[in-house]
Amino acid sequence: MTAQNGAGVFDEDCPSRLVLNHVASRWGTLIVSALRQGPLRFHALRDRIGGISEKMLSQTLRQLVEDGLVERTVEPTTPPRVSYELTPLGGELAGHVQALLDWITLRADEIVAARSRHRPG
Amino acid sequence: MTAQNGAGVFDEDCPSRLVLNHVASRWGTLIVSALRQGPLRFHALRDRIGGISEKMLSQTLRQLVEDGLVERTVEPTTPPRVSYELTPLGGELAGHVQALLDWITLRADEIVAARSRHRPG
DNA sequence: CCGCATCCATTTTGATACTG
DNA sequence: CAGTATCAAAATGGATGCGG
Repeated sequence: MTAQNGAGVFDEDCPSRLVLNHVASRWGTLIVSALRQGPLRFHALRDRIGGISEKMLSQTLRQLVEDGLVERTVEPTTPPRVSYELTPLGGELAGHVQALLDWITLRADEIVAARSRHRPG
Repeated sequence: MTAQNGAGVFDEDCPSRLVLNHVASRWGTLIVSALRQGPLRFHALRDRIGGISEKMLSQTLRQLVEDGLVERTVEPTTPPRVSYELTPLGGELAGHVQALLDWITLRADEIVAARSRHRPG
């Protein structure tokens, strides 16, 4: 059964809603997807995700870490190397996120064509 | 192949990024999911999606309509009935979105437990 | 009443500089 | 390098107004 009742994410106060807001946020999906192939360091992530600010990267990562979807690792070198990696739970999530992103990538042209039909010009 | 190069959604200027920002927005996933079972009128949608404002519902719906993912139908009665429905393209998308939402609903408790481990208290 | 558009207060996001 | 502090810009929500 596919969560079609009033509960779950449709309920403003349900905890799942919090998770949704972290994951299906402007940057959440991109970060999760970027980490699919393995750990990445802070600046590597920033460079991979076009347009993200350091502030939002930092903030979104912190949320994902709190949610147990991403793990933060610090190697005590100088300068310290901090890398981020999906947890097993995050890995599950990443599969679904990637499917969504792949579909969007696949259909982007078609959708853009639809846009030009709905917008004047 | 699963879109792992620098192109697509990771490129700030790629059209797919626009679509992602509409779909993976705070309300986009919920609207798409809510419409999965059939057409809904404006207020029905608002009531279904806890916490959404009429303004954001209206705005997000307009984006999804522009993207060709949702169709807007006006019955010329008094008062007019305006209903929203997924297009075939939107239906494809909804499948992926629903998978994501279902996973989040399923794992919400586990994730909340993880949060309490990462946050003081 | 229904489906929005508009105005304004609050929240979120972004650019840039700065620190350990 | 890996962030945080700060301030400006943009997104958001609530209230309200309005034509049908």
